[in-house]
Amino acid sequence: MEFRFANRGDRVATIDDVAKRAGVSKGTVSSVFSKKRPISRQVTERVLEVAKDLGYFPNHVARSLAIKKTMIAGLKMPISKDNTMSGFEIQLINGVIRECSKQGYRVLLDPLPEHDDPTQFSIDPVDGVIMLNPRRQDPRIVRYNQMGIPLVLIGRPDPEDPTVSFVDNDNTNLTLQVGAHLLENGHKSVLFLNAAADMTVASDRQLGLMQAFANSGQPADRVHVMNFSRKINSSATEYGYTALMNMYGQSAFTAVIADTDRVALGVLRAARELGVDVPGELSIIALSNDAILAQEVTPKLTSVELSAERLGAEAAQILIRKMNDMNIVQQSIIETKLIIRESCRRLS
Amino acid sequence: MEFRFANRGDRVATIDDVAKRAGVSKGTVSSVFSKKRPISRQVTERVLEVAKDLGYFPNHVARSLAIKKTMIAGLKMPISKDNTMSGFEIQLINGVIRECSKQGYRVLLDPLPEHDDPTQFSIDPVDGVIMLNPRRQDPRIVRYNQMGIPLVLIGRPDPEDPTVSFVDNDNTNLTLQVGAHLLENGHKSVLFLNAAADMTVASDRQLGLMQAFANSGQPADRVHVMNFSRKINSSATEYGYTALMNMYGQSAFTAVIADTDRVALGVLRAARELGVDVPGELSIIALSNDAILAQEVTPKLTSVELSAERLGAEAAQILIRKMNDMNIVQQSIIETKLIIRESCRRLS
DNA sequence: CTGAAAGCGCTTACAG
DNA sequence: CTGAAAGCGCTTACAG
Repeated sequence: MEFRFANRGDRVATIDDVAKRAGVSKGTVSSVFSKKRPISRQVTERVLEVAKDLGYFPNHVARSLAIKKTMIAGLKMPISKDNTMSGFEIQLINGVIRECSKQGYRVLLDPLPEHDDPTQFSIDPVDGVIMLNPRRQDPRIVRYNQMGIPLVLIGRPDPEDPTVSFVDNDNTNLTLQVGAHLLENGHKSVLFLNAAADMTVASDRQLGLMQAFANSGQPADRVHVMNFSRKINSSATEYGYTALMNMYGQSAFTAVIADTDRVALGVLRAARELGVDVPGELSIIALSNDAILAQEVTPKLTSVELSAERLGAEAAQILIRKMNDMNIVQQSIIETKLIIRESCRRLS
Repeated sequence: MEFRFANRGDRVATIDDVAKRAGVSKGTVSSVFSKKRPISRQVTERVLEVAKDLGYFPNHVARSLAIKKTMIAGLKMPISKDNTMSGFEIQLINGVIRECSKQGYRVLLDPLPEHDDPTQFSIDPVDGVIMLNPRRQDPRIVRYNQMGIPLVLIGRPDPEDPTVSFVDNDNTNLTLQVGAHLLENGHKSVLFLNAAADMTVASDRQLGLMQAFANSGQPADRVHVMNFSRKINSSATEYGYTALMNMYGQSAFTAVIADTDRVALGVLRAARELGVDVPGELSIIALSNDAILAQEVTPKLTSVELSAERLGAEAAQILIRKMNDMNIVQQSIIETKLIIRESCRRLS
């Protein structure tokens, strides 16, 4: 009688209900679903039929507790209030999801802010986690270690630590090359619209660019660096727009390096309004996160491909390996590539 | 002795370890962390200290099993092989995440394909689910019902069902208005680059557009409809590009309705290559999913704002309500708005 | 304010 | 091929 209501939502059927109704043990029902041990044809059919009748589906949580595995990978990613996931983040997530689902893992997004109260420390039901934008001396790294949860960073740990796994671009080398390219093309002064100052990528990239100028004997003050600010700038495009509006004519740069394609879009708009021809009078190079976008604007953007998707996929692969063997440590650098299109031209 | 190794990853500390070491019961430790019943200051401190020593963190899975709640909302979203999450999907996810995390819920992405084998039906450890792009007669709807899991659709159920909750744009009305706008501006023939044919939005939108033409007494063959095809088209932009390349000159349309901004980008590029002036010779209206992008291209796109983020947020709100009271049913329509910019002009 | 014990819904040696 | 029972790590009436 009780069963009659099981699929009306009053009470969800459990393995016990199925076992009793089918006249077998719970272990047998379990085996029918998990296929971990062979069950006779007849019993299998009876169990499946009863299960269907009762609307029974195995409880994932109970199963996870028993086998001590959730088959879920956590993606720790702060969500900005201003709603904008960057193209970079999106591609990255895409890479993570693709790789995880290939291996049967689901992905849990946890954007919840970190809490200091230890009794509030958010523990996710995951077998491992991928963490974006680790902070300096990030306390979470040791915490995950204590919890026995495999961890892979996207972005390098600061300070360096040979025991933590991560994937990253070679950000210093990236801007070193961009800088070299600009210098080779006669640009001796550049405006760098960099990422937010508290990100490790921002300092790495600034370093590389300065290096390039130093290498070619240029004075350091030829590089004008600005940083995105969540407080001041309402969006990436607005950042690019405002920056060029304020700086053009103030400093004598002939090229702009934009942190993302969207920043570059803002720069382009400002240039249009100022009547500045790109790339005739001003060159632009974007540190790209959106390959399609870069090719569809006019002029097409010369940009650096960061391969966000590969970063995500690689992080997921390492994590999956690590979930099978906690002792694995792997640190990967994903190549970047400068793609010449139309927005950057030799200074004549 | 055993404890000495607890934070070395050999074995993770449990509530039992803490209870024994602190000389209290498990119930007490539980209460210290959950704060569900008052525990004396001294005991609380001792427990917390021992917990810290042992590197103890409550096990989320065990807790979920006991309280029969995971505080996780599932987002059922097929991931396309070609890696492209559309701007629409991204904003939608953003809305879902924002609203869920406000209420302390995490979000589980489940892009795993549906399996027919009942023993393989993927059950997620979630308290409720938001499902994108429900199919016709979607069997999952009754399945979630059987499992006693609250469900909210994004997109309308087909056939209509007053017992299922969903949020959607009014897609028919949307294209009705776009059509009316074009007709008012003298466009008597239009190329509609619609979404994939198997999506309910595609049929709804086609309906609305035909309606608009019918209302103004135009023959139906003035509307040329194409559908995106995952097999043929490699990307949204490529779809727009190829479509215009193939159709321009073949049929006598003076306006294009593009399914997304990215499709519109492709159309713009094709127009450029064909030497067709937009909006001088050809008007374009995008069913927008990326407000920023629409404003940054040249000419700025006249587009329909779909408010993907609001769709996501609204779905999440309904789901959260529903998780507290299974009996709640709510069906919401999110307004769309035609935003006039530069890419569509009156035919002279 | 605290403890002992049953219960959440599974899995898995062990035994046959 | 199948069953009985212990165990996964929590929570929560119930009793004091």
